[in-house]
Amino acid sequence: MSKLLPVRGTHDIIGEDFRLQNYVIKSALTVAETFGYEPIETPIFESTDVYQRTLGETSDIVNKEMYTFKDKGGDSLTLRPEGTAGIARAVISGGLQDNTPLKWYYSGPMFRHERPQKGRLRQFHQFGAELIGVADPAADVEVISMATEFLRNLGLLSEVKLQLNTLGDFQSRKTYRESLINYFSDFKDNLSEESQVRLTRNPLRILDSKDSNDKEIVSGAPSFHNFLTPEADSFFKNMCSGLDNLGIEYLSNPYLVRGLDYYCHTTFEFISDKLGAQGTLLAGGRYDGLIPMMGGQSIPGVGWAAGIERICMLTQMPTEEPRAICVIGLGEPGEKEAAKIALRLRRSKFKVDLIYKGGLKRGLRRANKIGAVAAILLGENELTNNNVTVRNLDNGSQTEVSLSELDSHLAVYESAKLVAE
RNA sequence: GUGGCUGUAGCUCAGUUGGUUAGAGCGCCUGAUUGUGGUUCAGGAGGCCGUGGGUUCAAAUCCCAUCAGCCACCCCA
Repeated sequence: MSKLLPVRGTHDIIGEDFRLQNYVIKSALTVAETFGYEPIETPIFESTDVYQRTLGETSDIVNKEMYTFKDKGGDSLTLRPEGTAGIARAVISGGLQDNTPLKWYYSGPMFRHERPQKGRLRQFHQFGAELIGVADPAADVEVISMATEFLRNLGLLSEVKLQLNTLGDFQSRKTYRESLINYFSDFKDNLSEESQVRLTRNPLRILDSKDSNDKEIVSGAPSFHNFLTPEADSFFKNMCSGLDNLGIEYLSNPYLVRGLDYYCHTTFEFISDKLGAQGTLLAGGRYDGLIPMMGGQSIPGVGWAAGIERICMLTQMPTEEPRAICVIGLGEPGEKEAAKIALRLRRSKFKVDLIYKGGLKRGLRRANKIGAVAAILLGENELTNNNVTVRNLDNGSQTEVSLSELDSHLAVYESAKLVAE
């Protein structure tokens, strides 16, 4: 029982788990590159107000989930809880507002002080894409198309459903909000405790309540559809027909509400039912108000973020790791020679595990344990003859070959080579 | 922040209505093999029973607190 544990909600990612995570991230950025997007990395912490002002005073992220601290200069800083706000800040900081459209992708850790559960950590990883400066629904379509290709390449498209909604423009949302408050106020005493709080804070939230009684009340609530301005309505219709044009399947869910204040018009989530309560793998939407809210010019944007850990839970690695060749030297002269041979094989892209000390038995045991294909043995006998012994660990056969013939002899172990990138 | 379940060896877990030296499997180490792994056999190490308090002649077992893990609510990727 070790007393030294990782901080709550964080964990170490080791070996195969880490490879899988790298694989998922790599396939995401490959897709993003094929869409012509550029990589960007913003700092892991920002001034607190970057998040405070933009994510919404009523959002849980701002209210209770931010890792905020004062640095030695007394400035209030916050570990980033999401990626979009930092990127909007970068647009303004870099004076990039005249360079639109900006097409960016990013990946890295995010931090939220939440109670951990399945699919939810305090430090987790996201990959995201943003398309900034295009007001046309074609931008929404492109970004959703990229997300679809990403999930398709991982073999997850059949595992998820794309849900879609519109939050309309500012005007639509304002009138709808008022009518919701009106409607729900009549049922106030029947609503769940949580929804009563939502009624004053964020009435749209009541729409996706999980409470069964709430759901019944919600079913009679006014539909957002009737409150959309003609502009917002046609924006949504255009976007849907853009998705149809690309053969992207989706489900319209009028109760899909995003948590962050900066969203407008399109919102979407790719949801799996195999991950317990936290089934959203990837989610995003349009945030036309964000950059002006931060004091920049009025530039629209649309994007999404994917939860790497959640996606990893559903993803299989398509290829197996190459099996190593173990190089075992006996005695000091043998070890020196072994180090040289290991380097030589590594330069030929073999995956090589060099064994230190401990004799032949221990060396072979280690070779077996790591699942090596072969072992190369170097003792006194081999050294005096300028040879090495190559032992096949699957069938136990071994032959002594001269150093000059080693490469051709190892040709049968091609599978131990790492594939060039 | 709220609730439910769970904390016993490195790992997965047994442990009877409270009763003497707390067990198994896997893993680890040593030997059978002084230069041959994976199989087999023989032996060995490893536990403040999450932590602190309480009840009792006696606590891994009952009670309280606390910490941690998991799952759910909330919320979100």
